[in-house]
Amino acid sequence: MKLQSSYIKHLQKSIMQEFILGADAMHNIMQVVNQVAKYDINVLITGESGTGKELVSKIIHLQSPRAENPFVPVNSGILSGLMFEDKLFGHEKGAFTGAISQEKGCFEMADKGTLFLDEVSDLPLENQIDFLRVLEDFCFHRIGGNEILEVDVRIISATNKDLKNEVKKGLFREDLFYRLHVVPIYIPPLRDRKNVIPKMVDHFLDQSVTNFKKQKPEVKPEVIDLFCRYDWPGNVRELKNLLERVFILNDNDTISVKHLPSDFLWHFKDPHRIKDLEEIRSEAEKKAILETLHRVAGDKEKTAKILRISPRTLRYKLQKYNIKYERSSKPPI
Amino acid sequence: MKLQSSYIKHLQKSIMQEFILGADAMHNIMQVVNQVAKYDINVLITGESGTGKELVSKIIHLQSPRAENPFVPVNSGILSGLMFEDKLFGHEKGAFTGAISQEKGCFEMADKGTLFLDEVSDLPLENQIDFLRVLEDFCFHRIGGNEILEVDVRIISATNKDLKNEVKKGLFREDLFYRLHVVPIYIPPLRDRKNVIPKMVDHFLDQSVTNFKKQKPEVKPEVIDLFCRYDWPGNVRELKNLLERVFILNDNDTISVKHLPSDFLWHFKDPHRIKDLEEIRSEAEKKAILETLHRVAGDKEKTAKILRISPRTLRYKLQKYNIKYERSSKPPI
DNA sequence: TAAGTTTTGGCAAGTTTATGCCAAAAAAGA
DNA sequence: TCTTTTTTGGCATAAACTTGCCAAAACTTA
Repeated sequence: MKLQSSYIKHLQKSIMQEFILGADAMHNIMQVVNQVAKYDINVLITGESGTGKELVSKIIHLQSPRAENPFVPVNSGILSGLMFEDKLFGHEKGAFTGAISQEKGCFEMADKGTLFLDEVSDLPLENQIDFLRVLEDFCFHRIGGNEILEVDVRIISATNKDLKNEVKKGLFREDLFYRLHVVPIYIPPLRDRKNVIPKMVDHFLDQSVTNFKKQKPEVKPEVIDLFCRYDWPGNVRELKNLLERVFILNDNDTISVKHLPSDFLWHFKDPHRIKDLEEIRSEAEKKAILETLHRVAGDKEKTAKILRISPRTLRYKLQKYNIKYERSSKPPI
Repeated sequence: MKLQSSYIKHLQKSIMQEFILGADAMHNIMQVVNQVAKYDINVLITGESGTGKELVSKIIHLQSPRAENPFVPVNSGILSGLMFEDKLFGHEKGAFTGAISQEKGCFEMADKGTLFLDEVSDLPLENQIDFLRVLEDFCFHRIGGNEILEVDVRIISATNKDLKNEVKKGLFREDLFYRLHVVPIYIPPLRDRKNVIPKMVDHFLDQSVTNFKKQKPEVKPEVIDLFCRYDWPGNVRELKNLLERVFILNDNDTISVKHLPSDFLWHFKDPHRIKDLEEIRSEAEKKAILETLHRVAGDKEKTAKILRISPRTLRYKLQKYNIKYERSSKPPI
């Protein structure tokens, strides 16, 4: 269960290399990380999907005294009820149908190490209580067991939501929030750190060269321009996936704009065409009307209600925009 | 090389089932397809990425007298120069370094069948000439060969661009265009056929149930609502991928909005909030005004000119939307 | 088929928008 | 600082929009 020192060093180097790409924007994050790693305090990482939350938690773990002990990730977003309990605490043989032998939960597996709880905001309230109880003294028993187990675990949790807001909305327990939110780390989305995109492109292409045994293509500046204009809802992960995709599918020694997938290029639809205000307004209205009509299977009364216009106005606009729509899911002509 | 009749029937049924989902909007496409299948004429399919162009070409093939013979797809978008030639015509042993044995090209493989040329608009001009020459009499020889080969092949080509426009821009040969564009079929993007989204969701979930051996979840209406509001740049393929992803990652017996990936939800900044028409219009106008002001560094005269409204109107709207903007690239307050 | 219900489109009137005009205020230039 | 130029906002008016009303048309039900 103890990891070799040289392997840990190698892991640290590899992970740091990827993360260090955002050095400028991430500089103070790295400082917090370095400080926080030394002490056994809980960390809450906030950031959009794909920003590298698990990566940060691994860095913290690998730089802590617990580095040689287990790092155990749990995605709480896909577990609920008994499944969550089972995952965390394990069970004894015969505890429930299917429990054919004793099984350790994550707490036990992470003993002396780090437990990484991803998507913690999605934890149902009942399970939050289970979790909170353990956080108080780190004592628990397996499902169907009597033996009290005590573990020594550092908790790093992560969320893509504003947890404070979830507390305000009553979706997350405030007491649990304060247990987890000892040190907060916020990872900004890629759209707020576009300066690192060239470096990341380079890095991920280098990775692809190693993984797929192909020559590294040169990336045209116009491609980087496009990348800098895009909002990257999927963050670093999306950039990485796109580059892999392009890398694999493209046999040229150059990546230019035309090599990018059309569903990516679609986001930059006809950038050179300027629309006047009337057109922009009409299109927005037309689109809103059509989408609402689709949603309510052509019911004009409902459409008008949703859009908060009178039925007579709707009829007027349907005529204005020459929208013909029949009831019962028929398409507009 | 000849396919069994029962296998073809099975293939037809399976493919038609998926395609028939858009029956209402696709009805006249199906009529064209049925007619065109009988005759050996070339077809040009136009549609965005992910709309099912290859699917349509397969349907045509499977409904044609060539059904039992090969259907050979080529993605011309990723080939150029000699590679394209080699792919199409094959080569003789020793034709070039690496040609260690004779190899048939796609024309030969598709003999008596159908050659499907995807992304034909991306074919470099030199390769267009090669291709055009063969289309004239379907005679060619392999690279490094003397033997004249004659094949009987039906050509179905596909593009996600307006090919006529590419001709106009000089990027595509007009003579080749007319060879390919005997019967045009246009497949509309999913955003123009949103009425079929509920049916498609159902269909793809059924598929996932079969593929992954999991129980079929119920989809909440709000999810369908969201799907109907999204523009689907990746078309049907994107919807399919998203549903698979949700299906695999989600263990609940229900798919609600919170189970959708955050990079998808990102497109709906406030998904539960329905906007009325006035709000939609205002936002569209405001956005357009601000973006134009940004572009011309705050010059109101230019902004008005670009948006084709009077300067007085612009002033009126700036006040209406409470936009304060100073000249010289300062941001709006 | 007849009766009841819902939808449609013409009409009118009140409200909102677009925009010319121009004097006053602000900005730019000498 | 003075003069010239540009911008701003009040005002008025024509055009466009919104929407209630209601009779006719279309649809649904028994």
